[in-house]
Amino acid sequence: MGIGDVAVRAGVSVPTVRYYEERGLLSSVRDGGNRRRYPRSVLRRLAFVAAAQRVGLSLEEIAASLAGLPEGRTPTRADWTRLSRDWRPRVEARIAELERLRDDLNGCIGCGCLSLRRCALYNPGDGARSEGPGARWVREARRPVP
Amino acid sequence: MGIGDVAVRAGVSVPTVRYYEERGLLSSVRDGGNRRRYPRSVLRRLAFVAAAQRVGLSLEEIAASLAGLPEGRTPTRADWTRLSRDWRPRVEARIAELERLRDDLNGCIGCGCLSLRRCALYNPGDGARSEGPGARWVREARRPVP
DNA sequence: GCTTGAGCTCAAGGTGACTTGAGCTGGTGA
DNA sequence: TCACCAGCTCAAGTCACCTTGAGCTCAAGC
Repeated sequence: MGIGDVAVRAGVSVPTVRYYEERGLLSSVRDGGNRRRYPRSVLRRLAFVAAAQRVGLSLEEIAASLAGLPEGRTPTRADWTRLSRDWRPRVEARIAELERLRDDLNGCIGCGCLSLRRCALYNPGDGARSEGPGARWVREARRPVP
Repeated sequence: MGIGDVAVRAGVSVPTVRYYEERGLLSSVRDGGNRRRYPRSVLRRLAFVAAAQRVGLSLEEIAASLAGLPEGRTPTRADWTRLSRDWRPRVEARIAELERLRDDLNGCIGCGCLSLRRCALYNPGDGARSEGPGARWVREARRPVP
């Protein structure tokens, strides 16, 4: 497929596809006129990238994850199955984290957050506050992942 | 409290506290030596900011959310209760989204993603792919409010 | 009274994830 | 043949979210 087709079908811009390739998330071969040609499997890679971003992974981590896929040949069912399986714990972890947050909020509704020391929101159980500055939830997704 | 205390206790850097104030997430009064002084309730605001970031909100949205809190007085139980309540649907939505993704991944493990057309990961049900380029999961978290 | 260190302001720098623009090329239909 | 459009490269710009640095002030401890 040409880069234009890929972009349209994956719902991203053409420069984004090039950018992803530059970042090592995708690879292509060139045709006679030096244009990029992608295998159809690039669409699944892009779907995976989009999904991974939704969970909060950085492109670098996504690239690392995708590096598990075969270089030369088109990924097989087994390749994707493995990737999906490796990946599920991260999603589960994110869900668990958010459920904790939701429960904390429920707790806040009950307690009105009058007690600084006891409030779950104020004193989250995950120790995020001690991990230094920054967009913590993203960072966390990235470490153990984001 | 002084800015240094606030930073340490909230687990962010001093410049970050100033930055947040500049962005309207926090407010302070100055003492004789022009130094910022914060009420204790700033800690809860910062906890809220951290939590909101974990759900994917931008600082601007968080500021908007926090704008619901009283200007002059220390927020009461009722103020925080209202905020928590307004906020829960967003967390729930994020959870639902991730659960959908998790189920899609489970589907992929089963199907091995052999069918491009039927694969849930490849053809997510939420229409995110048509929303244009970008960090979609974040954008989504920001749009409808989730 | 002098140093030390927390704070202040303002400007610039950095990162991640892209987008935009300029200038060039190559294949295709009229 | 010619126009045109898709692509190409490389450089720069953008946006959010901070961090770093320079140069200055103030107040508290020795």
